[in-house]
Amino acid sequence: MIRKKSGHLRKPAVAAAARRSPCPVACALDILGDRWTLLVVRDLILGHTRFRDFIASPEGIPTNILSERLERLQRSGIIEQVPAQDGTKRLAYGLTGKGKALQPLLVALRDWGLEWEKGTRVGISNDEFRSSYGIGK
Amino acid sequence: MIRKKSGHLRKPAVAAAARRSPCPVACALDILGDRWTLLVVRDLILGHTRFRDFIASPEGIPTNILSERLERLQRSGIIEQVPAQDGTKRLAYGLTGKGKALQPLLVALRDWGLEWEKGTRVGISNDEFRSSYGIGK
DNA sequence: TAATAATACTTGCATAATGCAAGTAAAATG
DNA sequence: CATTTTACTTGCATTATGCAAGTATTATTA
Repeated sequence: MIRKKSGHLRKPAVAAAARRSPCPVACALDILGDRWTLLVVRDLILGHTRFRDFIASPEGIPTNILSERLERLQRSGIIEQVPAQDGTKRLAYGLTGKGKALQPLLVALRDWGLEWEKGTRVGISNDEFRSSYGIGK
Repeated sequence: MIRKKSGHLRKPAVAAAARRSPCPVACALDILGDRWTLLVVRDLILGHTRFRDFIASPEGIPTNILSERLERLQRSGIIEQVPAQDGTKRLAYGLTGKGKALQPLLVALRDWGLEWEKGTRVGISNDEFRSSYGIGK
């Protein structure tokens, strides 16, 4: 809903006309700027695709939050729902081109976190992490 | 406050013991994961230092939010308060080394936004933007 | 020197988002 | 066919957001 004061939005806008700013950083944050969204993208980059996979990550995302974030990421064209690859009728999620383009952002976040947040570590080696991100091919 | 379920935090943790995850991305998002914090860092990178400067950015950040974010960024060691450089008794803000290390993240956000959020643009040329970021020196 | 303006916040409050816990429904499994 | 698993939805208490107005200090102007 657009509020009275220019630029103030309660729901992140998609259309340019409803944007709080012409700045690409601000517009990116309207989609990505919360504690959970980029973690869902991280898990997809790491190869996880199923609702149960996201829940199993160490942060313990609440299921109503996960559901809401998956819905928003789909509406933003960053992920898509696809048939699960295990022969069942279940659905899985995948990154679109727009979503895969978030890799440099995740790498920068991870690198900053490793350097400046003591005690943090990735679950896999840096080489494996980079390999799964398609870096250094 | 640490909640009952493991990993659920209402206030972003600083100490490792209170983290929701060992993942550097998750820990970085505990500090940076909202719509306003990285915009404050953007403005500092662009050379703005004063409270009135942040307010003047196109997004129109509410003053209570700005105040709160500046306080949190200081507590996280990302920015510091310094005397204003205009000979008055007013104070200004500056990035620490930890804060300056966020440049690659801002560049990745901006580049993603420019590519995938149609109609967004930076206020200055890419060369000027990169120059002010110290990239390509 | 006093009045006015600018700056840097704080406060009150309504609304929205978050997140816990429990629940539901469909699909899968044994 | 019964049970389990998976993918959500719902209710509600708490927290965060953000508008508008206000306060206090500092700077500027007349």
